[in-house]
Formats: sequence, C-alpha cells, structure tokens
Amino acid sequence: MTKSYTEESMTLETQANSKWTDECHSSQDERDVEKKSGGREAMRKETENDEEALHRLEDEEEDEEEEEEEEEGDDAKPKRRGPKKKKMTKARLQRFKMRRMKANARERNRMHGLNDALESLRKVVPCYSKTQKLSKIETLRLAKNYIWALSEILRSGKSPDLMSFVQALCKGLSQPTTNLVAGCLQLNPRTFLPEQSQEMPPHMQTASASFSAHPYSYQTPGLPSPPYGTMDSSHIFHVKPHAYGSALEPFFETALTDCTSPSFDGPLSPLFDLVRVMVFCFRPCEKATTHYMLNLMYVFIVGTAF
DNA sequence: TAGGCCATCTGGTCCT
DNA sequence: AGGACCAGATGGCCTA
Repeated sequence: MTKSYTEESMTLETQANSKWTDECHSSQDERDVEKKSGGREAMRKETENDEEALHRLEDEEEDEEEEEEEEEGDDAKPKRRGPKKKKMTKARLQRFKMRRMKANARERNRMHGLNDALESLRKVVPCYSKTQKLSKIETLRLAKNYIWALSEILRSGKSPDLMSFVQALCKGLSQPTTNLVAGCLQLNPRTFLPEQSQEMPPHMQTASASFSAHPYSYQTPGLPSPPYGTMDSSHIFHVKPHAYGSALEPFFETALTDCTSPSFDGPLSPLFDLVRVMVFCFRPCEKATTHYMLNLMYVFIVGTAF
C-alpha cells in the first residue's frame, strides 16, 4: 500500500500514516505467523484482541487530548493565517490509528456479514456440501444460473427434464463445480456438459429461450472428484405454487420502492408476474449494494424453489 | 511451484 | 465528521 507513494509527494501526515501502515504490516506479519498455527480460530481471537486494543487506545487518547490542549494553551506565539498544515502530533497520530482500527473493524464486520449472506446463498443453491464448499464466485454463478432456470420455469409454466435443467445450471461454471453439481444430483457430467464458453443470454430479454435450445458438444476430461455433498433434488426445479403470492410480496414491494425502476402497469398475477418482478429487481438500481443483491438472490430462490 | 481462493488492510467516494 | 461501500493491494493457505 505505502509502496505506491513517492517520497516527494509525501506530506508530513502521509509520512506518519505510512509509518503507521508499516507498523500495521509488521504487526500483521506477527499475526500471520499466529494464523499459520491457529487458523480461523486465531483470526477471530485476533479480532477480539484488536478490539481490546482499540478500547485501550481510546482511553489513552483521552489523556493525550488533554495534554495537547494544555500545550496549545501554553503557546503564546501569534497564530498564522491561512490553511493550517496540521502537525502530526502524538495525539493526532493516536487519533489516526484509532480511526483506522475502527474502520478496519467495521470493514471486517461488513465482510463477515457479506460472507454470511453468501453462505446462506450457498445453502439454497442446488449443490450444498459442508465438506466441499463452493467458492464465492462459483456460488454466485450457480445462483445466477439457478435463478435463470427457475425464472424460465415460471415463465413457461412447464417443468423441464432433469438433464436440460442441469445443463442450464452448469453454464459457465468451472469443471470442478460442474462435477460437483453433477455429483450432487447423481449424474455423470459427461452426459450433459454444455459449451462452457457460451455466455448465457440476458434471460429476461429472451423470452424464447428454453432449456433444450442450446447446442451441447463439450466433452469433459474428468469425472467428479469426491467428496460430494448430497442434495435432495426434489425441490430444485419444482417451483412453489403461487410463489409470489404471499411470502415475497412485502419484500418485492419494498425492493421495488427502493429501486429506481420503472413502475408496473397492470395487475400482478402470482407466478408469471414473479418473473416480471424479478426483471425489475435485478435491474441495476442505484442503491443495490452487494449485500442487497445477495439477499435478493437468496429470497428469490427460497421463495421460488423451497 | 504456480494459480486459485480468501481475509484483511487501506484510501477513495458518497451519503447522512 | 463518521459510517457504508467499494476496489486494489498484499500475503497466507491449499492443491494440482
């Protein structure tokens, strides 16, 4: 981080900051040594230690503040006009450190929240395994495919055959994930693998898209590698009757009000209009954060398939 | 050992 | 001013 700074452009403050970040990194190094031995447990512990340190720092800072005020009071020199170039006093440095620690703690918590949301999503996509977790990116891809597939079912009102459904699910997924999905559904990936390179069309724009419409010629080089998770596939492509009817209505109403999407015209009928609602919800809206989108995907899947 | 994945730190931007 | 969110950087762990 600090390596990108040129020495010339460093102000007094940034010098102090970089000193701090260097300190951070050295302490980070020490902590990383701990991590090697203790793993995730150590990470959590270390977070707690950080928080303790933060409280200590807060206490210290209060004392420093008083000292600083005293210093200023003693200084009888005439004050310069114009923008002050703030000196990096001990107290300022302490404050900066504390701000940084607080921000880091918040960011950690935010990322943990994001990971929790992703974990929830992992559990509702059709390939959940405690032993072999999907990566973040693969979870998102699979969720996207799953939502697309469910939307197609809602749109057409017909259940596809399992093979077509799995083909749709595995579009764009990596080989290991494809194998995993196949394993979960007790299928041989050789029998259904689609062309991996073909990007899925914007599903809501192509109303004519259907599960069996894609040409599949991809040959998989390998078989799935254990251990697989198990998956009760009974629900995965059977949408809930009247999915939109009760449970999701409040959520989507909120989502639609929050988003800057065009308004609907005409009455909402349960199933078909769920698709329309999703079109609106999945449009990029100004305030759609990552967390928001993850929750939206989760709610759609749970509301539609479970 | 390279590459994928991940957690964390950091500074910037926007919003309240 | 402070918080939320984001993207870039960095370094560790794991696996093929």
